[in-house]
Amino acid sequence: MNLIDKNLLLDQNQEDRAQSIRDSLRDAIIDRRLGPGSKLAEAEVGGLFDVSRTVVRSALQMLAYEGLVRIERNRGAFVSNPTPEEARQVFDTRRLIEPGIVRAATVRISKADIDDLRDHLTLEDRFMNERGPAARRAEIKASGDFHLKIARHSGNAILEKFMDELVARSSLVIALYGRTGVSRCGHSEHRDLLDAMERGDADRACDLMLHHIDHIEADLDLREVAAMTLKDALAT
Amino acid sequence: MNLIDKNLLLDQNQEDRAQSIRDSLRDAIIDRRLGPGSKLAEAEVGGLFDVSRTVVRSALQMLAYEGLVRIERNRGAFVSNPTPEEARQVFDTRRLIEPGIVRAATVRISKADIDDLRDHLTLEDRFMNERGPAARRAEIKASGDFHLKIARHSGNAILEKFMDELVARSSLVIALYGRTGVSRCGHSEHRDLLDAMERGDADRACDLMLHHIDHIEADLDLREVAAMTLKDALAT
DNA sequence: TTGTATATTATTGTATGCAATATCTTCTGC
DNA sequence: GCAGAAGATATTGCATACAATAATATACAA
Repeated sequence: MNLIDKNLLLDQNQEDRAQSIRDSLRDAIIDRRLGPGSKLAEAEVGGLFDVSRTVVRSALQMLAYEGLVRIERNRGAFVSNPTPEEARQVFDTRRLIEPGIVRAATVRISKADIDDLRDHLTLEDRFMNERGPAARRAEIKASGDFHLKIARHSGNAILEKFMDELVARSSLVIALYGRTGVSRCGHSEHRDLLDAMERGDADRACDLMLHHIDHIEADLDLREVAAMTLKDALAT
Repeated sequence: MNLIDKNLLLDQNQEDRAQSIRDSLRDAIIDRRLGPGSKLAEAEVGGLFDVSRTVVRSALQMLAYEGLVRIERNRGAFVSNPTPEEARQVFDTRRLIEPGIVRAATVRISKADIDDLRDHLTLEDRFMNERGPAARRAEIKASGDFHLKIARHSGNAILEKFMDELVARSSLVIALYGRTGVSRCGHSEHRDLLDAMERGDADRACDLMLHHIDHIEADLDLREVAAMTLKDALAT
């Protein structure tokens, strides 16, 4: 378990260490370096980050609140293992929320922000063309970040927080049920979406977003419940 | 500060005390027994509930995560004091989410559940006809619970959690910016909404929900920013 | 060998102690 | 009388100690 970013910890000198541990763990989870079911023992994590269990506990509780970690009393914290049903709920919720976010962002976004998003797209392209698992992880991360950046332009901090949670849960779900890792059409869809936003065509942008979410979900295999629970049992 | 529900604490024997403290505090906040800006000192709360600061801290962190409490480093936890802008974001988000919830609930809800909601409406009526601040508090609480019950029938646990947070934040906002306390037309609107759901008329139910949210927000006075920050400064 | 009971170990839940920070009080100089 | 500084007090942040619970290993009997 080599998931520490000591720089990051020393950087923000003394400013809420629990939060930075939460961020590191979160990255590790959505990057799949920590797979679903992994145990997160307080002492072990504390040792890695060189803090007491108190602060680790705080970080784990945050992750539990956003659904990335499941805490069982007297047993400890584990990376969540969402069921297919929970997976569907994640995407149902995204279908409900993201069109509204895109609509708000389309109205408010500036030219400079559009350019920033275009830069992000080229980054996604780069990862897409690279080989290897590290590139795959980076690709998934960047894909999620695209959605988060749009949410950040919605001008609504609550929606932004909700999207943080939904994107993180999505990554977990994709890690579990993804077929190809990440949908190949995803990036062109991002580009089309951004084009529509730049034109100020909110209706079109909403439509594209809905289809995009459909495509992500369609790339999952949410059937075999039984096989999954078995795998779960063995994975512990 | 007499907000303890010892029964409730003893009831659930040993099963996560932090959570039950969070619930008690949350009720106290949305009931306005703890007004915006109130300080929640760890030692004081711990004394009231007869637990150590450790577990109080955990409860406060949960409340901070759902936005009911603001934690300032080395200063402590305070009941949130949402700005008018944040208030608008709460209702914008509800307008985005609740129609989807109502639509899902309309499809899934059973006759028995409809009856349960009707019982809830008579409860709301009773509080509405009573006098005094206690009845007012109960009225606001019951009004929020109506929305939560509908969310519980959406079949989507994530949306349910989001609504928990949004309803709690709404109560806080109404406490701060409400004119008449609770909108007088609210209850007939609840009834109309439920009627539409019973008929299976999802479109109509969504429409009613949107207007209902508009009415709640219209009953607020979200203008005077300056006056509010002054009051805030004095309230400390 | 397998199943059960018991003892051992490991891990979490909670309380408490100490250091760091903020807040309040008092005092001094103007 | 008031502003500002210095000290006293209170409160939080974090680490640690101990108790409670679960997990594991061992021993024994069928």
